[in-house]
Amino acid sequence: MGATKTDHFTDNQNELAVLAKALGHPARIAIMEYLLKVDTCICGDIVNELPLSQPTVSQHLKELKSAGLIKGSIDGNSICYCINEPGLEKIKGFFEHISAHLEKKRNECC
Amino acid sequence: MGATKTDHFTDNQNELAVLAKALGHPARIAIMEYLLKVDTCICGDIVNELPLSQPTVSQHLKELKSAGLIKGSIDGNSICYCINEPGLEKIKGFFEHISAHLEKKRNECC
DNA sequence: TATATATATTGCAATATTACGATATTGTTT
DNA sequence: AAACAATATCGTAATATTGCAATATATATA
Repeated sequence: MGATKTDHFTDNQNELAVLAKALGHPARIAIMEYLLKVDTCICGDIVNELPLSQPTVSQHLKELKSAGLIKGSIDGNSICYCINEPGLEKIKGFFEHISAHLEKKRNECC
Repeated sequence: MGATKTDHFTDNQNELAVLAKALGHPARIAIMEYLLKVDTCICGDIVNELPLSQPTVSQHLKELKSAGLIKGSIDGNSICYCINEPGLEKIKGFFEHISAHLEKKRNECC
């Protein structure tokens, strides 16, 4: 036990869970907000923006990347990170889907 | 180590992370989808919909509830669960915020 | 009141996550 | 080539999560 039983759920459910989980840490929310705040893709610099060590930040970036929420491309000595739109749109779509449904059946229960 | 350093992040970042983390498991995505699929709040029945034991489902429901994504009210012998709109709107807002920003600066980088 | 039904809590084992020091890697600059 | 800079990986300790059997709690019904 201790391992998530991904086999028992649909691919879509697992994908959404992976995306949500990737954002389930304040440092990773902070990274997304920072990538949004700066006007262009940001090269370097991310470590200095967070109250965590360089290896820890590197690990968080790796998780965001493997979840498909950001992308990074090598630029000489440093790496440029950007928000990856498809990943973001997918999870945003999930919430909009729920929200639209709730709209329709408002006041029908509770 | 091993504990998230919540102190170093803003309240907003921590709140968003809590919401996202609550959805970071396929069983909890499945619960949300099921609550949405049925036409009214659902009383009982959730355990039978999931490939997990009753204690495990109860625990997942508790996590969704404490994160503010669902609410439950006692109805005699069973409990009626519903999606909690404020929690949902908060995290949905985060994604819409990002999406709106990306729209503006499309093609400016990457 | 006794029994059944629905949900929650406890306790515990297996696994995952978080964090960071030390070190490796890769590209840049002198 | 040597020294420097930025980022990644390894190893490991502390903590959290997942899952379930066993048990508890609370309401319903016979």
